[in-house]
Amino acid sequence: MGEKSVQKKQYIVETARKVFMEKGYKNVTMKDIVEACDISRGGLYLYFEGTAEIFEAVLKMESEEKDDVFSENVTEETMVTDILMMFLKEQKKELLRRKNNLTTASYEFYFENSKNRKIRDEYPRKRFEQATETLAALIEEGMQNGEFYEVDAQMMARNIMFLIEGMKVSSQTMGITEEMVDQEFAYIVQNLVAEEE
Amino acid sequence: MGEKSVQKKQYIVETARKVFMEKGYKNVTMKDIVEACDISRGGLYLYFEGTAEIFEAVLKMESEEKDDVFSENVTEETMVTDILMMFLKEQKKELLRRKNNLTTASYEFYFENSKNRKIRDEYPRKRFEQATETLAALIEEGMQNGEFYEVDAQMMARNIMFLIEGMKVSSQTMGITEEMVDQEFAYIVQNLVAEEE
Amino acid sequence: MGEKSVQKKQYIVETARKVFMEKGYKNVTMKDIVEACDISRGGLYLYFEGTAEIFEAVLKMESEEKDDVFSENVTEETMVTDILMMFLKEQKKELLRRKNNLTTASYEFYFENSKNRKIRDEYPRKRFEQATETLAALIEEGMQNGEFYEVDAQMMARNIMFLIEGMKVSSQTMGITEEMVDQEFAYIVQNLVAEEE
Amino acid sequence: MGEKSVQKKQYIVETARKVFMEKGYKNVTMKDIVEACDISRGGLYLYFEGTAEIFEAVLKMESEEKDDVFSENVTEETMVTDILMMFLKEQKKELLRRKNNLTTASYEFYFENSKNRKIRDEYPRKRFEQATETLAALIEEGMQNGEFYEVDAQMMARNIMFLIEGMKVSSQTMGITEEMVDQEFAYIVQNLVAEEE
DNA sequence: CATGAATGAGAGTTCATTCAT
DNA sequence: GATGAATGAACTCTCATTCAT
Repeated sequence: MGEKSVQKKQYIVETARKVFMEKGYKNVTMKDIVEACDISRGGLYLYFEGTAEIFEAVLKMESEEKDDVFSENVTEETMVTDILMMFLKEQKKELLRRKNNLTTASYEFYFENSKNRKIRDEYPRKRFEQATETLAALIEEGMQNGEFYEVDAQMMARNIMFLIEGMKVSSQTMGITEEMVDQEFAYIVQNLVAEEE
Repeated sequence: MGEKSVQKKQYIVETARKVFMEKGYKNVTMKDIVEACDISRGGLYLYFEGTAEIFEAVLKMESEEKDDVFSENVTEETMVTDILMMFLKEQKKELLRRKNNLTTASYEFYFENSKNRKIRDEYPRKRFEQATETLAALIEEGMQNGEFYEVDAQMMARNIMFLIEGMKVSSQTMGITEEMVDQEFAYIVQNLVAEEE
Repeated sequence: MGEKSVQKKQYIVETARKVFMEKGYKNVTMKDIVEACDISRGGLYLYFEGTAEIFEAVLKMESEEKDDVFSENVTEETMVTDILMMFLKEQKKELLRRKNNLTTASYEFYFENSKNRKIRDEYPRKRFEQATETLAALIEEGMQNGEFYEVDAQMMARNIMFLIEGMKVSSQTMGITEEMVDQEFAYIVQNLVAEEE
Repeated sequence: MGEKSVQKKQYIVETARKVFMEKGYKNVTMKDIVEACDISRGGLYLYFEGTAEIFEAVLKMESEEKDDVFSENVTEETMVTDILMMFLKEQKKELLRRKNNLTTASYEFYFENSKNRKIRDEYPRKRFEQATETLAALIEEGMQNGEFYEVDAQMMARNIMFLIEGMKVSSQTMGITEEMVDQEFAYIVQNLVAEEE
C-alpha cells in the first residue's frame, strides 16, 4: 500500500470515527461510512472488509493518539496529588462530554466481540490494565513521598478504575450529573490523600 | 385480550428473554423470536409491535420478579453485616454468571434509548436509585447499631453501586475473574464494617 | 337469514359506507370495517366475503335510498323549468360536498370491475341511463309546453349527464369551484330554457 | 447518476407505464415492476422510492411526449374548423382506445393524491387548464375569422373539456360506444361552427 | 350465529457485497 | 486503484382468511 493509500485509509478512519460517535457501533452501516467519506462503495472495500474492521482501526487510532495525562505537563517536581487531580479532571471531562464521545460505540463493539479473545485482550482489557498499572504506580509514588495514605496500591487503582467504568457506562444509560462525578472523585481523593497538618 | 392471551404473552416474553440472553438486544429480530416461540410471523405482531416492546416487557418482568435480597431470609435479629454479605454474594453470582445473563442486552437497549426520557427514567435510573436507597438505608442501620463505621451512607451506597456497575460492564467486555470480585467486595466490607474487638 | 341477521347486515353496510366515504374503495380493508363496526373478524365473514361484496351492498343501498328529485315536491302544476333547476341544485350540492361523498370510492370500484359486465351494467351504466331517460322525458315535457327550446331531448340529456360526470370526476381530482359549477349550469339552462318575453 | 443510469431510469419508466396501463395504479406493486423490468428488487429502489414516484415519472413523461395536435400539421392557412376537427378526432381515438390506456391508473393516482396540492396542481389541473386555454384561443380565432358563432370562448372551452372528461371517465366505468362519441362531438361542432351559406 | 386468535402469503425496504468497466 | 450499478438475502409488517371454541 502506497503513501497515498495510507493517507486515504487514515482519512476513512477519522471520518468513520465521527460517524460512530454520532450513531454508536451497531447502527452504522457501510453505506453510512461511504456517504460520510464521500467515496465509492467499492472503494471502501478496498481498505476495509466491514464495519468491524473499521471500528477496530478507530480504536487503534484512539489508543495511539491518547494523550497521556501522566506524562504531559509533568515535571520532576510536580506533586503526585496534582497529577492525580489532573487525571481525575480529565476523566470528569470525558464522563460529561455528551457529544464527541465514542463510549457507547466502544461498549457495543466490545459486547459484540466479548467472545473474541483477541479483541477482548487487545482493547478493553489492555486499556483497563494499562490505566490500572499507571495509576498504581502513581499511588505507590504518592505513598513513598508521604502524600498518600498507606494502601494496597494495586487494589486501590483497580477500585478507582472500576468506579470510573461504572460512572462511564451509567453516563450512557441513565445519565449522570456533574455533582455526582464531583462527589465520587472527592471520595477517592479523601481516601487517598493524607491531609497536611 | 383474554385469559389465554395473557398466558401466551407471558410465554412469548419468557421465551424472548432467553433469546435476548443468547444474542443481546440489537442482534435479535422478530424472526428470531417467532422461531423461538414457534408461532407464526403475524401471530407475534398480535402481541407486540417490535423487539423494543418485547424487550421492555422482559425488563418489566425482570423487575417484578427480582428477588429482594434485603427482604428475604431476613428476620428481626439478622445482623446488618450479614445482610450486606448476602447482598454482595448475590451480586457476585450475577457478575460471574456467563449464561442466563441479560446484562449485555440491557445495556444495548439502554444505549439505544438513552435519549428517551421515559425509558431512561423507568429502567436504568430507577434500578440504580432504588438499589442505592436500599443500600443507604442498610448502611444507616448498620451505623446506628455500631456494626458499621460512621460514613456518609448515601455517598457510600452510591459509590458501591457505581463500583458494581463498573464490574458488571467490565464482565461483559474484558471479562472479570472471581478473584477480582472478591477483592473489590472485600475492600467494600473493610471500609464499612467495624472490626469487633 | 332471520330478522335479526338482516338488521345486522344493514348495520354493517351503513357503517362500511362511512368508511368508504372516508378512505375510498381500494384503501379499505376488512380490518377497517371490522373495527368500524366493532364486530369480530369472523363475524363479518358470515355476512360478506370481502370488501367488494360489501361495497356492492353499499351501492345497492344507495340506489334504493336515492331521493328522486323529479318525483318529490313536484305537483302537477310545477313548472318544468323549476324541476330542472331543482335537479341542477341537487347536483351542485353533491358536486361541492367534500365529505360524505362516495364518489371516489365508486369510481375506484367501477374501475376495478370495468371488465365485469354484471357490475358495469348494474351500477354505473344503469345510473347513467336512468338519469338520462328521466332528464330526456323532462326536456320533452318542457318542449311540449313551450318552456324549452326545440332540441333533440335524448341528445341533450346525455350531453348534460356527461358534463355532470366530467365535473364530478374533476371535483375529485383537480377540484372545482362553486363558480365553475354555476357557470356550467347557467350554460345548460341558457341553451335550454326559452326566454319569456 | 450517469448517462447509463438515465437510460435505465427511462427504461424503467417506459416498462412501468405498460404495467400501469394493464393493472391501473393501486394494483401495481414494486414487485410487479421489478418483474416487468427484469431487474433486481434492490435495483429498482436505486431509481425510485416507490410506485408513487414511478407513476409520477410516467405522468411527467406523458406530458412531455404529448403530441400537440394544435401545432402539428398546421400551417398558416389551415382552417380553424379543421384544427378543431383534428382535435376532436384525436380525443375520440383516445376515448375509444381500450388498451394502451393510462386513464384508469391516472384517475386512481389523482384520487389518492387529491389532498396533495403539488400533485393536484401539477397534473390534473394543469392538464385541464392548458387544454382549456388552447381550446379557448382556437375558438377565439375561429370567431374572429367568422368560422365560429359568437360565444364566450373561455366558457365554451371549459364546457367542452368537462364534456370530454365526463366521456373519458365513463369510458372507464360503464363504457361508451363510438356512436356516443360521434353524437357528442357533432353536438359540439354544431354549437360552434357557423354553417356556410 | 359469533368470536378472535392464529396463520402464512406477500408487500415494502435496506444492506453487505460483488464485479464489469 | 477506484467506481457505482446491480444483486439477492434478510427483515419488518400487514392482511385476508380460517377454525376451534
